[in-house]
Amino acid sequence: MHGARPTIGDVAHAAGVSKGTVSLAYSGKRPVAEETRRRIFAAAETLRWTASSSAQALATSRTSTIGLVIARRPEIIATDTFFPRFIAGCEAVLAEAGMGLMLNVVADEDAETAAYERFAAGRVDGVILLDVEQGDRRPNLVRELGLTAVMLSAEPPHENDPVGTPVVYTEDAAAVGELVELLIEAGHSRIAHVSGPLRYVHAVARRDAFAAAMTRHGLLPDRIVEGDFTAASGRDATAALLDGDDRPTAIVYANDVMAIAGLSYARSSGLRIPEDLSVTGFDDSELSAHLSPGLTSVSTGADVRGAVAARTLLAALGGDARRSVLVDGTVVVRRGSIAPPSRP
Amino acid sequence: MHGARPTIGDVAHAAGVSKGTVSLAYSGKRPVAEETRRRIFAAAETLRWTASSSAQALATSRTSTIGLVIARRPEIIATDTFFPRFIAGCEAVLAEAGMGLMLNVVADEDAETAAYERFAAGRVDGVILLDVEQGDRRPNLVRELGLTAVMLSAEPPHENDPVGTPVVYTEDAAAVGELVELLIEAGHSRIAHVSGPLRYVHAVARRDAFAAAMTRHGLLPDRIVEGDFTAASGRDATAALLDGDDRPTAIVYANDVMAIAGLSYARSSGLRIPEDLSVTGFDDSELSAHLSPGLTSVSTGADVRGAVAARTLLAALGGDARRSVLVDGTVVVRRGSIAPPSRP
DNA sequence: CTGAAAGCGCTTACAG
DNA sequence: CTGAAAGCGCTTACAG
Repeated sequence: MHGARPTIGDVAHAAGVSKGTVSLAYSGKRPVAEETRRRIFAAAETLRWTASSSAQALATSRTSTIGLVIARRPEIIATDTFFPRFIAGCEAVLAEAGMGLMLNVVADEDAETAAYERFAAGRVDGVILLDVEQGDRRPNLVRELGLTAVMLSAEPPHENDPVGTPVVYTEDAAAVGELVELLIEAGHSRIAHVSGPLRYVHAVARRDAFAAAMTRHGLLPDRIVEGDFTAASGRDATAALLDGDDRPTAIVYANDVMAIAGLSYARSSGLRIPEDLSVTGFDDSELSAHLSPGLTSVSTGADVRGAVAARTLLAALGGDARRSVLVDGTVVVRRGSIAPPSRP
Repeated sequence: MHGARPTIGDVAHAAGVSKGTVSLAYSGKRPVAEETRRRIFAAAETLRWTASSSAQALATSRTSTIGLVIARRPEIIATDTFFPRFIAGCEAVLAEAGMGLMLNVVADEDAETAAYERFAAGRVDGVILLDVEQGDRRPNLVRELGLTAVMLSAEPPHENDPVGTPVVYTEDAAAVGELVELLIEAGHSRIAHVSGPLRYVHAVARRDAFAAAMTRHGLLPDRIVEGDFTAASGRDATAALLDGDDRPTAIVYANDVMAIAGLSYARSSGLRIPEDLSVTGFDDSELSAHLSPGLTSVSTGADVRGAVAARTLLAALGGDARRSVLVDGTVVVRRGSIAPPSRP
């Protein structure tokens, strides 16, 4: 039954045409008589033929696949709901375009470099760069390797960003500002922030937005602690924040998991949520929506970002490279985790 | 700078040998004089040559990549921490073997079929089948397509399972039994179960194990409600369970997310955890470990399963197909979410 | 609108 | 131990 897959030659033979014509009938790169194309399609169907990707790749030097390397520790990948949603979003547009997605999760920088090198050895046409850092080395790395790339960001591109790599970005700053706004309106002034790892541009963007919003209202942004997106760090940061006697009445977390762990810790140490402590998350995970009370969070449209990133990369591969594209899906989702402070 | 990647011909020329010898020096399929191989490697290094995957794939009819299609709704993929950990585990062994991982997330059965067909068109050598269902159609589908496969399960293979597809399995039953045991020892008798979608073999395995353990202790397993692994279903199932007046004093959930949502709901309706309601999860997510109190759960070693599944598939591709392999990493992790019932 | 042929960059019998 | 050549299954100028 399996074994000997049919080749384009078999189809050509069965349809009584040349291999070139079969190819053309499928690619549509040049007209084929209607009657001929029907015969070809019929033959292909009965033989159950589909073109071999490797042969196509070799002939066209296009692999029809794009690559994604994820360079976070496994606990974090598992904990952060961003990746799977982002990937699902990518897939939706890739599948439609007949493209594949090659994934690589790596533990350190050497493995990361190796991954891009493998990608460049004819495995993928382009890559999406996630978790961009200040002065990130990857745009240059992948350019040298001859890979087309797009990168994700949480803010518009700077002038000194490497040119040539389109940036797909959200504007997280406005949403974080709105969160702080909401808290201040409710009567809070001692508001803390638990950030993500500050080597990431997106974590810095959110922290800076937090600080800016506080300052704008004459408040000192002096309660900031750096987390790493894990539940463990959320709990520890919360413990540290709640330890002093001038403790915050509200905490803005850089993701939902840290917020949930923090909220749970606060509760177990006797605080009521939201009466004694208001909290907000970021990323709007499914769990947050179904907690009681629900967690006020920021929906960043991870799947939409995946879709836009994929579309932008496909466009770049097609020669249509734009400088940057804004994904306009960042919106604050209000739920029950904010209340006026009990002891303002 | 980029453009014209060097070919094996360039290396051969630079090293003063034939292309065949370069190939052999790298594959080691036949001896090459030490001095010759040194020249070849040196030439390859200065030219920065690595073999083109597409050319290799065409010549050997091996793609050196394996495929994974995930057929769950995006919210569930995002919510369940199993997938990312499983994938990370796969990657660790694949990277070492120089293999790639091609991912596909699909929305319905047609898209799933299409995904396997694309895979079979020379994109991957083999696939790992997840979320196996009763009488699953995929083992036959992929066999017809000529793909080597392994499938994951939560119990040993049955006699009437399709032969030829190696099964990589855990024994979830024992762990679920132990959970029920723990609860009974603590004094519970009104114990409920919130299962996963019962079309999955693993969900049925866990539910049956729950029922068996209850029966073993002379208790009626009559409080079972089917969830779908989302937080929403965990909350709803919990609400239904807690609604009656003969409500359970303990709930065994089929995953952590449902447990966390359920626990949150119970708390908000006035119950103390664990005093008024004991709960257990499944899968041991990072969040569960850092909640307060921590959630008693079952660690199933998702990453280890990924690694074993990948290794088993590589072996099968190498012609070494075994019937089944047990992954022996399922262990109950006790945390603070179990206590004696307050009103036994 | 269609065919014959070269070429993509490897691997692998076949000779020596 | 090494070389020359065929072949993997496509695509794409080049002719007609």
